[in-house]
Amino acid sequence: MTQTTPVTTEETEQAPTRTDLCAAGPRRHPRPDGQDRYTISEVVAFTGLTAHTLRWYERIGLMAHVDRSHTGQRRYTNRDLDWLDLVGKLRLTGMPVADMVRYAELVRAGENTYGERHALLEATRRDVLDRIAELRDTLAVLDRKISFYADAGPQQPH
Amino acid sequence: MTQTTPVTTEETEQAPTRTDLCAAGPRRHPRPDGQDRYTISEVVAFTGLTAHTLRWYERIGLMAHVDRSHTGQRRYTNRDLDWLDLVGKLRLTGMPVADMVRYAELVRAGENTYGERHALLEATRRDVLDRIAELRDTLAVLDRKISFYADAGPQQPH
DNA sequence: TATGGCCTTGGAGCCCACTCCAAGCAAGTG
DNA sequence: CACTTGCTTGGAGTGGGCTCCAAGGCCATA
Repeated sequence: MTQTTPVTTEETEQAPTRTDLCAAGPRRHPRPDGQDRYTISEVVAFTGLTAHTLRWYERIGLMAHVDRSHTGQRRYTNRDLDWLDLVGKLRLTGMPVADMVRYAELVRAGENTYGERHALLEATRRDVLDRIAELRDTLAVLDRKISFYADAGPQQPH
Repeated sequence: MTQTTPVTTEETEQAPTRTDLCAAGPRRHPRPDGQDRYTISEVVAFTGLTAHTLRWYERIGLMAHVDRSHTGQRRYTNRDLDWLDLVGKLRLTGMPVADMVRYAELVRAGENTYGERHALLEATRRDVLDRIAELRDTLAVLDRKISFYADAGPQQPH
């Protein structure tokens, strides 16, 4: 427990109070900007990912290099948390990790990749719509079978 | 192509015209009951699965043993096609193959497993509902980001 | 001073769902 | 007859996404 709140005891250089308008949603950060230097175990607690996975994400380039403390330990920021949030959502869509890495590279590459990023998100959006339609279809089949089992079990072949 | 239509030239014993009321849906079979002895490559064409996968499904017990011709080749029935249809749907839900095998075993075990099958389908139904909700959530995030990229690209941090 | 907790790294290992391979058989065609 | 096509089998290989391991550093409390 010695390192769970090392935040204000270290080099905390009060970042330029960047208003992060990416979210625009109801999600709030555990700590305000400026105090956002989370240890890996804190991020584990917030995201539900394992420390292994977090380190692996960084290794494969799915996250930009995470800042380190003077002893070399990772210190995640609110921005990193936002990114992990997005990654979690994309993962739910079934997007392969390689594609997410591609998107991460585009983000790191800077402004001239807006078009490509937009296209990638549009494509993903279409995939999500398709998957929702598939699942609805499946739901219909499931409902049909369930009511067969409830009403007339013995006639059901499968 | 020599073996693509071996159906009526073989032992076709005109099955007892079982009305398959599992489907109750709009899906029609390629051939009527009684002429339903499809080769593996026909099933590949109908289902989009590979022959490898079809044989693998049988090996692991995800399909009951498929009937064979006198030379040992597989001959699938309309009922097998129905089952593969269901498996395809369940696969879309993300259900692990092991769970599908479990369901297949219950089906083979007979009438006294109705309760368990019903429960399994209900649980799957809940999973599907959850996944749809997750995807809707993701869709909202995606839409937000997409409109950011369209309207105010340069302010988008990710 | 030593014990324990949390962290670091590169690389190996694991599980799942296929996917492919080698060797071989049966049937039809030139 | 040789050759091709379509199928058979058990077992090995592949790719994705983690998951774990060994060896070691830092630091606080007993």
